[in-house]
Amino acid sequence: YDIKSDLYYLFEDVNFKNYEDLTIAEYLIDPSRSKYEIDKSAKIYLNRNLHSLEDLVGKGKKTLSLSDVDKEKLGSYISMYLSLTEDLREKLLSYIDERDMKELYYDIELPLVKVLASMEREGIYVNKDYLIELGEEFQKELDELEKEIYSYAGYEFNINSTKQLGEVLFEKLNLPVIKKTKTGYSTNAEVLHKLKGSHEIIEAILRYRTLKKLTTTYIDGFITLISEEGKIHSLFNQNITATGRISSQDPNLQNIPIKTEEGRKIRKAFIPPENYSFVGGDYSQVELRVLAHLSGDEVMIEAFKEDADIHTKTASEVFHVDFEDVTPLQRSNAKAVNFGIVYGISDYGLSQDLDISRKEAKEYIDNYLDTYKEIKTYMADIVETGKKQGYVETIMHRRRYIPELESKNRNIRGFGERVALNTPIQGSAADIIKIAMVEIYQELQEKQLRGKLILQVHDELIIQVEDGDIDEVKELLSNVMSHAVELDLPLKVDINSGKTWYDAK
DNA sequence: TATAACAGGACTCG
DNA sequence: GCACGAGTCCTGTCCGT
Repeated sequence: YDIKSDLYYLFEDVNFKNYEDLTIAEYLIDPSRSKYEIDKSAKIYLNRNLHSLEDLVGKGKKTLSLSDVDKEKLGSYISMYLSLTEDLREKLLSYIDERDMKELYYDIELPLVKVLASMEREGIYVNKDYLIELGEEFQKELDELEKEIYSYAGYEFNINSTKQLGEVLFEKLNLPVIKKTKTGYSTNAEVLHKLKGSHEIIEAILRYRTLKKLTTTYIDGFITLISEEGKIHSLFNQNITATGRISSQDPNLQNIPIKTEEGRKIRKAFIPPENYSFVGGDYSQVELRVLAHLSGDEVMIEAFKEDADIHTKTASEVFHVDFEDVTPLQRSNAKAVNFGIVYGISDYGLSQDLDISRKEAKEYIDNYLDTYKEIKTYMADIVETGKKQGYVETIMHRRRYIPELESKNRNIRGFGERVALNTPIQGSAADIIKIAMVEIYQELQEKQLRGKLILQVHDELIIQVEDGDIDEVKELLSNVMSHAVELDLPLKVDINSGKTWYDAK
């Protein structure tokens, strides 16, 4: 149970070859559970009751140390625990076999435990002085914005409170209410952008929010997590997401800013040790490629084989114009539809994203599905499959149950339908990069290269490598990632390197 | 009355 | 009424000590 936390401390001293982790097995059997604890699992899979450890040691202030627990009681607890674990193992492995998940479990997920433990243990160096300096820059502007906002409002209030901000905007300043939340006025970025022209306070608030987020989450938040060695050791969770992706926490290194130049500067704080560099590889359009493969859509497969810009290509097909004549607006609309398709598109969702009418959105979608006819068929088929089986699968037989498909509530059912479409796409992409991670880890060891995998960001891997081995690692990473699996179309990988995470773009 | 736990809303990423 | 998948920060409220 949760062997990664043990490997984390031990694997330098012990050569772990055979290990098992039932939390992983349980995750594969049902990835939608919120946590995997042995007493719960005993009930679910064996219909047996194991008293939780809490019953033995109590909780809160009165928690006993194990050495103070009655020896007789402790002994019987441990023996029950062990026999139950063995029975549970047998049961879970039979499910894994029945569901054709042996390869996924033994060749991907279990080896990956060690890879993630190694990433967590290695951590990543952070340039604290740089972060502090950047923080001071942001704070200076925040102080000015704060004063500016108070002067527009006419009084001081807590800008971070949506409740108070709502009162200022919609009661004091009488700005038009665009949208409401369950509890009051909506003041999110989408709403604020629509209010931009109506009062100077709006731009100040948008700017304040951006800088506040950068400061609290990515500067102050990180500084407190830096170890004595000057590193940050994030946790990589392997049994959280419903689709098979990994997640990262404390801190989350999978959502470091990149979309604005200002935020992107945070990435300059992440650095390798001396004489080392970062080598990064990222999959280009991996989810759309997976969709092309799963649906077998020849038009889309052909587009990827030509290696044309997929959004421009889509725009030219959907709007019936020559590739060269696609306008930036057409491309950006086509891009939104491509994204939407992967999420399990709805005319409402697309209309919100593009800020167009529902009717227009529907026309875009209809044109799209006329172009990519097999995608249309695939969308209908996968929902049907989900309904019939109760679950959908990825290319490596990762499974997600979708009880929402049976709901009498239209909204819930609609959600289930989008999940049925999105999960095989997002989940198969997760399968692919996990295979690449396991292979990279093994190859770096076998070839005795001075490189270590340190980050994964869903479609991107970052390796920390001694400068002398950069070229070899680039070559290796590119090959391993592009050939992790063989689809009906090529996987494209972009490789970069640099002396900070910012530069390894 | 002070504090902890949790939900909601806002923001970040792929 | 909402796009799919996550995590963190802040506020405001609820609840037990």
